[in-house]
Amino acid sequence: MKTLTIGQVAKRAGVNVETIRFYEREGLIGKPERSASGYRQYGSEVVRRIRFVQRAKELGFSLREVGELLSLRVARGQTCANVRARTIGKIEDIDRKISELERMRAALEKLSASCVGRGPLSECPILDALEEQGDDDAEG
Amino acid sequence: MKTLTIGQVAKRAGVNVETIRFYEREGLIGKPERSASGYRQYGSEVVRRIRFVQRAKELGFSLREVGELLSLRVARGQTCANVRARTIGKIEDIDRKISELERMRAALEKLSASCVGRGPLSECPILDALEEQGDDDAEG
DNA sequence: GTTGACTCCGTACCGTACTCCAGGGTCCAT
DNA sequence: ATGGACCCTGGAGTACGGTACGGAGTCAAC
Repeated sequence: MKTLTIGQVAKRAGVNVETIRFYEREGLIGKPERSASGYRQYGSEVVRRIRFVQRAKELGFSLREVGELLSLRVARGQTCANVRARTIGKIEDIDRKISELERMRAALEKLSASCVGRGPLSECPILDALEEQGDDDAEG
Repeated sequence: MKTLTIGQVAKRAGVNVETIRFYEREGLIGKPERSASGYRQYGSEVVRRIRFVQRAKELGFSLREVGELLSLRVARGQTCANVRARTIGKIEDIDRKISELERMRAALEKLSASCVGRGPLSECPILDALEEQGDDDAEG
């Protein structure tokens, strides 16, 4: 099967060549086979993997967390139950993120609706909607 | 009305005092009134504002973007239409994030369901679900 | 067989977002 | 009036996630 050079992978994944080497050092992608002359030889899955890393990053996961997500996969000496438990934990993290984004979205929606597109500002009253995320403070 | 010291704000918002000063320098929170001796005097709104910054960060917004979100508020010399347009842009950003999180969630859900909690791994087949996020590559 | 685009490695540097420190002043309870 | 917990400023240091660079080897085409 045909392999890709690091430059081809970089182009397809939309990242810098250096980023790929960096991810390799960080263990986010595996060490690829090497050609006789030492060139890295990638299969095309790595492109998806790198894109996944990029997307997850934009969703507020650190590279460490991305690594954890990616490790919810084959791993010798890991029980399925274990993987399942960790997976469920991650689902909960994701649900939290989703619901915060939905609150933010609702606040912006309200802002945009109330402020129907004309007149100078300061009459747009929903400005604090963004901060109205309904948590109360812990008294010190 | 009663004001808060920087330390009290930090405690309530769950951040470091230095972080508050940093956010002030970066323009994410306004410069507060000062006491005769130069102490910062905060109203309690700033606590929510700081918490908002923290939440938004965890959702993958940079401080710059958080600043943009927070500036979808009163601003002299800004039309409502302008604010509205920017708000709609932000809503689209949020929608993208939500749908990516939902895809991720679905993949994990599938993983956790297929792998019903027993046996060693490698029989869990959904491992690549995480990477199956259905985009195709741009040929170079 | 030379050119130019690519690859290798290691190390140094960068921007972001804090975090800590020194050296000093303030507040207030005792 | 003194101690300890707070506050001030300015600047240095840290962790993370890359990015750039130098010096060398490789590959394909001409």
